[in-house]
Amino acid sequence: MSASPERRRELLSTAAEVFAAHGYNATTVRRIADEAGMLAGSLYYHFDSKESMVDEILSTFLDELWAGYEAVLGAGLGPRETVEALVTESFREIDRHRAAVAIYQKESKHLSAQPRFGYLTESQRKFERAWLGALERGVAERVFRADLDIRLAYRFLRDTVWVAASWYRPGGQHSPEEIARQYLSMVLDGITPRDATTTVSATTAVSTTTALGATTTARETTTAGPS
Amino acid sequence: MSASPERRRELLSTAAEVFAAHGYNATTVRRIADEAGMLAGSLYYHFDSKESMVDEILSTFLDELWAGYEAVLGAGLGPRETVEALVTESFREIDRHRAAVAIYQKESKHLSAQPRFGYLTESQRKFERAWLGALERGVAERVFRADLDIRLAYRFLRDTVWVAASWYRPGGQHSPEEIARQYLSMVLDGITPRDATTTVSATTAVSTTTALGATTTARETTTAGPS
Amino acid sequence: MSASPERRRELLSTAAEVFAAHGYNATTVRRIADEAGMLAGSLYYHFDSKESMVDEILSTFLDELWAGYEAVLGAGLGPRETVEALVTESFREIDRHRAAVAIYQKESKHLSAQPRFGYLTESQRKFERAWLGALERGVAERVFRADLDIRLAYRFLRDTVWVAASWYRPGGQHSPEEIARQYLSMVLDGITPRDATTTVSATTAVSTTTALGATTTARETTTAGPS
Amino acid sequence: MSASPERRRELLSTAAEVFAAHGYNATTVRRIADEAGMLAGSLYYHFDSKESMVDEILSTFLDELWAGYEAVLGAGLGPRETVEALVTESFREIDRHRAAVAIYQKESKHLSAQPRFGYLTESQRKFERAWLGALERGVAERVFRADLDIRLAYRFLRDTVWVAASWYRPGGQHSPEEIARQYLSMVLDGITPRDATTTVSATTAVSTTTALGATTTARETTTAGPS
DNA sequence: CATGAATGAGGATTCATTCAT
DNA sequence: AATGAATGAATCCTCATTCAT
Repeated sequence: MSASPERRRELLSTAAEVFAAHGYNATTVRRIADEAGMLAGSLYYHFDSKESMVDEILSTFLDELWAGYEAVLGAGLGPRETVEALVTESFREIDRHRAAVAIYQKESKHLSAQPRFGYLTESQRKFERAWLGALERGVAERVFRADLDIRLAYRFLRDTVWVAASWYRPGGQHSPEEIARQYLSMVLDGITPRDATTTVSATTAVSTTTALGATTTARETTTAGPS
Repeated sequence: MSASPERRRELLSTAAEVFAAHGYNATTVRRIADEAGMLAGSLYYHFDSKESMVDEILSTFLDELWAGYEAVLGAGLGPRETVEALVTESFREIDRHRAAVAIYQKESKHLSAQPRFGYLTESQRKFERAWLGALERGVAERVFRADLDIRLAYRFLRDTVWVAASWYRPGGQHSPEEIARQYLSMVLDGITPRDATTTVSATTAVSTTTALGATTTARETTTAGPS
Repeated sequence: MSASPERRRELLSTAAEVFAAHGYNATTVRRIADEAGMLAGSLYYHFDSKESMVDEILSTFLDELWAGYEAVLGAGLGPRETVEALVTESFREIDRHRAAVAIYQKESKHLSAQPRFGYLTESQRKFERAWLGALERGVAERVFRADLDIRLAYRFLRDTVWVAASWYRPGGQHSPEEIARQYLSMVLDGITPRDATTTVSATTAVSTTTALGATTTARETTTAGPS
Repeated sequence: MSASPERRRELLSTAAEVFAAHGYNATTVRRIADEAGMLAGSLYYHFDSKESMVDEILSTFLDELWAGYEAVLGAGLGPRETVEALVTESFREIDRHRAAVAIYQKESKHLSAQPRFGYLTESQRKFERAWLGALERGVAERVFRADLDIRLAYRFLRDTVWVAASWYRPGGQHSPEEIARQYLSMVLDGITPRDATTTVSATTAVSTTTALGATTTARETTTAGPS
C-alpha cells in the first residue's frame, strides 16, 4: 500500500507542519493534500488514514527523542549535569522536530486514550521517571535545594521546556544550545542575581554535548528536519 | 435571545469544562448538551452558536483577569514584587477559571484569527507589555540579573505559569498561593541551593496579596467560580 | 383555544404581511411573533399552527373575493362588461388584501397539494370557468376578436391582473379603479392607437361599479384591510 | 473545487427544475441529490453551496438573456419592432430556460438583498431602461397611444411576458414564437376587434426574428437548453 | 394571555474514506 | 501514483411546536 520512503517522509513532514499549525482535529486531509500538491484521495495511496499519519509522526519523533534521552541517562552523569543534558537535548529535539513536538504537546492527551497511541502514555511515564530520578538524586546529593517540591519542580521543568515548541522557530538567531543555556541558567540559578556563585557555564553545557556528540551527530545526518 | 443569567452561567461552566477537556473543535454541541442534561438544539435557546459560547467564556475570564492584573500594575510595586504579584494573581485565576485558562491556552491562537476574537490578540499584547515592563525595570534596578535575555525570560515566565492550568486541579492539597510561592521560589532563586541569599519569603507574597486585598476580595465575593 | 376575533385579525394581518414579504416557507413563526410583539410560543394560544394561519388568511380572502366575483357574474352583464367588472373587482381585492393576494400567487401551487387546501384548487377551477365563460361569450357575440386563442387570453388576463399584487402599494397615487381602467384600456384596445374606436370609458367602469355598489360597500365596513 | 462542465450543467439543470417546482427555500439539497441519483453530500463535490447553485443558474440565464436583448436593442429597430422583438426574445428565453425564469420570478426579490446577487438588481434596472425607452420612443413617434401611463404599461408588459414561465411547458403545441405573436397581438391591438387596422402580422414578427437571426442561431447551437 | 424553556425532527454542510480508472 | 467522483456519518444550527407556570 505504500512506496518510496522519501516521498513518505516529505508528506509526513508536510502533514506535521499543518497539524502543528492548526491542530489535529481542525486539520483536514484535504488541507494536507493541498499543501502537498495532490488531491485528498491520493494521500490514501501512501497512508492508511489521517490517524496513521499522526501516529507515524509522533512515534518517529519519540523514537529519536528516546535515543537521545537514553544516551544522556546512560552516560553516568551527575544529577545537575543530567538535568542540563536533558534540557539541552530537549531543545535540540524541538529544533529538529518542532512540528512533532507541538503536536505532541497539544494532542497527546486526547490521542493517548486510544490503544493505538498507548506508547504516548508509556513515554510520559518514562519521562517522569527520568526527570524525577534526576531531581531526587540531586536533592539527595545537595546539588538541588532541599526544600524543593519534587513533583512540582518536575512539572515546572517539563512544561517549561516543551512549551517552547509553541514559539520556537528553527533557523532563528538563537541556536537550540544557546536557548538551552539561557533556560538552564534561569531554572538553576533563578532570575535574581547571585552573589558570586557559579552560574551555568557554557563549558559545562558544551562538554556535555560533546560527550554525547557521536549519537547526536549520527542522527543529524539521517534526519532532514521538519521544514 | 437569552435568559436568566444563572442558567447561562451554569451552561457556560459546563461548556468550559468540556472545551477544556477535549478541545474546542473536538467538542460537539451535542456533548455539551448531554453534559447539561438537555438536547443539542436546546442550547440555542441560550446561545447563538458554539462560537459565542467560547467567546463568552474567554471574554468573561479575561475581564476578570485584567481586573486583577490592573490592580497589581497600578499598585506602585517594585519590579520584583510586581512579578511576584502577577504570578500569584495568575495562579489565583487558574484556580478560579481553570477551564477558561486551559481553553485560552489551547485555542487562542486559532481563534484570534477571527475578528470576533480580536480581543485575544489585544490581551496578549497587554500581557507582553506588563511582563516585559516589570522585567526591564527589574534589570535596570538590578533586582533581576543583568545578563537576562528579557524576551526569553518573558516567554519563560508566561508559559511556565499558564501551562500549570493543564495539570492544576482546584481543591487539591496546594492552594494557588502555595503553588505560586513554590513557582516563584524556583523562578527567582533557581533550583540549586543559594548560600545565604533571601529566598521568596511567604511573608512577601502574602503581604503583597494583602496590599491588593480590597480588590481581590471584592471580586471573590461576587464571583462564583467555574466549577 | 382562541379568543377575541379582533386580536386574531390583527395577528393574521401581521402574519399575512410577513408571509407576503418573505414567502411562507421562509417566514418563521418567531418572525411573526416578533412583529406582533410577542414570543413565538404565544402565537399558539391563538392559532393551532403556522399552517392554520395561512389557511385562515387565504380562505378569508377567497371568501370575500368570491362574494365580489359572484355579484359580478350574477349581474347579467354582457361579456365585455363582465370582463371589465371582473378586472375592476380584482384590483379592488388587491387593494384590500394585497398581502393575501401575494401569498395566494406565490404559495397556492404548493399548498394546494395538501388536502386541507383543496379549496385553492377548487377556487382556481371556478376562476377558470368564470373568465373562460366571459371570453367565449364575448367571441361568440363578436365583442372580442374572433382570432383569439381563448385559453391563452385567459392566462394572459388572469396573470396580468394578479401579478400586479407584487408591485401594488395601497394608498399610492392611483386608486384601484384607476389602475383597473388603465389595464382594461390596454387589454381591450391594445397599446397602439386606434383610429376612432370607443375606448374604455370611465363611465362604463364606474357605472359597473355602481351596479355592484351595495355588496362592495357592505364588505368595506367589515374589513379592515391589510394595513 | 469543481469538475467536468458537462456533469455540472446536468446537475444544475436538475437543480433548476426542482427549485422552479418547489421554490428555493422549500427545496432541500437532499431532494436535488435524490433527483440527480446521488447523496446530498456528493453535491458538494461540484458546488460550494445550495446558494451557489441558484447563483450559477440565474447568472447563466441572465447572461444569455442579455446577449439576446442587447442584440435586439442594438439592431436599430423602431419602437414597435423593438417591443415585438423583445417580447419574442423573452418567450424564446422562457422556452430555453423555463426553470431559470421561474426561479428568477419567484426568488429574485429575496435573493437580491444579498450582495452576492447584486447582479439581479442591476439586471432589473437594465430591464426597466430597455422597456421604458422603447415605450417612450413609441409614444413620441406616435406608434403607441399618447394616453399611455408609461410606467404602468412597462409593468404590464414585463409581468405579462414573464409570468408565462409559470405555465409554459416547452415542447408543447405552441412554439415560443407562436405564443409571442399571440401575446403581441393582444398587447398591441387589444382583445376587442379592430375595424380594419393592421394587426401584428406573422410576417412582421418573423422578419424581425430574421433580422437578428445570426445572433440567435449562433446561441442556439451552443446551448443545450434546460430540459 | 403570555413567558421561558425545552423538544425533536430536519436541513445544509463538512470530511475521512473508498474506488474505478 | 494520482485523479475524479462519490459515500455516509457526523456536525452545527433552525424551527415549529409543546407545556408548565
